[in-house]
Amino acid sequence: MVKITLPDGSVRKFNNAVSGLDIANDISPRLAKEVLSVTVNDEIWDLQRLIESDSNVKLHKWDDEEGKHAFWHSSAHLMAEALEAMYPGIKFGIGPSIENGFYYDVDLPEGEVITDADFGKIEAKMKELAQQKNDYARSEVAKAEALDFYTQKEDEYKVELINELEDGTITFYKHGSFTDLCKGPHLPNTGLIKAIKILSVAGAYWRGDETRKQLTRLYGITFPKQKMLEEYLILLEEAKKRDHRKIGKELELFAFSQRVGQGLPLWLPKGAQLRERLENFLKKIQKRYGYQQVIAPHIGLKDLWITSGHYEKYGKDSFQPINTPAEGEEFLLKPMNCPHHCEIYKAKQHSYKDLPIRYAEFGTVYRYEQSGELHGLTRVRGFTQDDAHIFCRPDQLKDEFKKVMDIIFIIFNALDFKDFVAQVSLRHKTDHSKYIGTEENWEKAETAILEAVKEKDLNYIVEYDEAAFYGPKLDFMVKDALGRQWQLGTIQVDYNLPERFDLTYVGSDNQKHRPVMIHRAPFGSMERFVAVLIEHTAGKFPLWLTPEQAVILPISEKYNDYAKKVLNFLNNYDIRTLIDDRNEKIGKKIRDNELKRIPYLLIVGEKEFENETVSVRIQGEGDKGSMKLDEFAEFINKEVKAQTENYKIN
RNA sequence: GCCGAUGUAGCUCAGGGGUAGAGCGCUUCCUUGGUAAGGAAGAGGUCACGGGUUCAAUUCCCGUCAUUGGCUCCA
Repeated sequence: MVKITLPDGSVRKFNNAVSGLDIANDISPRLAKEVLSVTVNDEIWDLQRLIESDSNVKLHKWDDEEGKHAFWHSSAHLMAEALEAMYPGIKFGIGPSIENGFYYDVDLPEGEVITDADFGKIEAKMKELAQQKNDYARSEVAKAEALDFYTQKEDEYKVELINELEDGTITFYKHGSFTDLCKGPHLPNTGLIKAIKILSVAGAYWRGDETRKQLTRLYGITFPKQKMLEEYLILLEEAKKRDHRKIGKELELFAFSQRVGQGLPLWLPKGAQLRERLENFLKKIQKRYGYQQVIAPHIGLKDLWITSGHYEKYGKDSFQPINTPAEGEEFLLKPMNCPHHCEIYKAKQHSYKDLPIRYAEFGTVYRYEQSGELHGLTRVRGFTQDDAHIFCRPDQLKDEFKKVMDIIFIIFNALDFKDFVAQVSLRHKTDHSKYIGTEENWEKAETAILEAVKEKDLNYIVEYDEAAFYGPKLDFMVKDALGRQWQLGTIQVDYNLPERFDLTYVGSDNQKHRPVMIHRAPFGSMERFVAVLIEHTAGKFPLWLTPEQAVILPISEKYNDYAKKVLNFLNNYDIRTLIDDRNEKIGKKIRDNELKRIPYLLIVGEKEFENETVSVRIQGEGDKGSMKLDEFAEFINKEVKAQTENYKIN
């Protein structure tokens, strides 16, 4: 007798051992058709594996992560089978399921290359094999046996993996002619895989280690229905339309030039306006929060970064020193603003009563990112951080940290960024060799961050080995159109730079004390933030950010006075206007290219002039009708200012 | 940096061993009072750059640069 307890608490009793599939069949035949994998006592199993003792069981369909996982993982095996048939002698690394689909890392036989031209053939082979409806058969094997199998196949990758496994825990899965080392779970048979698409091919280092052999990684995705694949591909196409590189070009926000150099963005007039509006928004908030603007040069003596410790860590991978006519004099383009701000702090003596001191600067920095890493505006070599450094007493740290979090929330709220991940980045759990500073200070810094996020009731994840080399941090990550995650806002606690720069303040005991430093950038960088903002809004920015929101169209000279009145009115609302003044010909239609993209349009014409109204139209939403100016004011307040109203800065 | 792909007019792209094409945009003129207007004419390209093969290269081959999908990295 086997007692199966389902998630809703209901219990089903069976006389003999049952499989997940049996249970599904027992519930309903339709469920049995849709079920893909099963969780048995917190372990995910194959559907056909027999459950011998009383268990808690949850069945997974396509809609569950666990169901998709089994589906895609099985698809990876199917792809491997196809590849083995097409490229005899191929060796296999690992082939997991991922968020959208799966991949397999393979070592192709000498001289073989897979390019996108081969995808069709691979898909066809996979389909052919899928249609054979081969069962995925699980078998437990002894370690020696497993090693023997792969030694014979001369697959050193699997041998390496098996060597790290414990005897008695090793399982093989076989379907058709293909056998793979795998802990499962898998689908009952390959026939469930109906729609197949190979997405891309890439190089990937074995075990993510740059010093080891680069394997060929083949990405693919599969579905139980052809229609689902079609929908997914349409979704991908839609996402590409929101790509900031495409929209940035179309809206004339930014550009790159080969002559200027890789990864060095040029902000076009409209992009500069957008950025300026974001900067002003933050400046207002910072002013309210007691920040002071400072300005520092773009270069500094090499010694500055030797002092900070950055030179030792990044020197050889940075833009190389700038020489001067003076013998031995070397400057570096600044890769960060902190050392300059430390020197600003040192420019005068500070009392404990003065702290915290908050220096803010939109500081442009230059980092020689690897060429293969550059990506639109999200990863560049010259970018502007909305940087600030807070120098405070140890007892002020947590409070200051929380205030910075508030600023980030104001921004995210104002821009409707709801879908972010807050990540606390700490040191590696055991290996602290790459971090500078004392154990005690790290301890204090990490504790302060963890306490702050708890007190703020923030939903966060903790990642180890992700801290900056000088301190732990709290990062805010947001996804782009294609689901890639980017770090935007960051808050970092630092006990090290104050030591290295010998920063002090005079305490109430008339002794010198060491301040604590917080590095923070709510946007992260203007470049990356604008990129993500574009993808979130698909280029339809909130009106208060839009470079040109309104157009007044005076139809002829004699109507201009009313147009002027409207213009003055708009100025009060800080709405930028673009005026179509080509009114020399009556009835000339607007054919300015600009108009296509202006999200917000006001029209003042004969009818409006006589009625003292404006016609309002919102791109994509259509006519809002004619309204009086006071109605319009109400409209603006509702539609335009709503987003910022709660965060009004005085 | 590594593995793959791509580079043709301002933009989106087609073409292809015999020195180039479309749509949109741009310029001029005509027509048109209303949200991506219609007509006519015109300008605009060392086919990314350098080398090789060839009678002949924008096309084939190699290299460089840039872009791009990943990997690694990310102060």
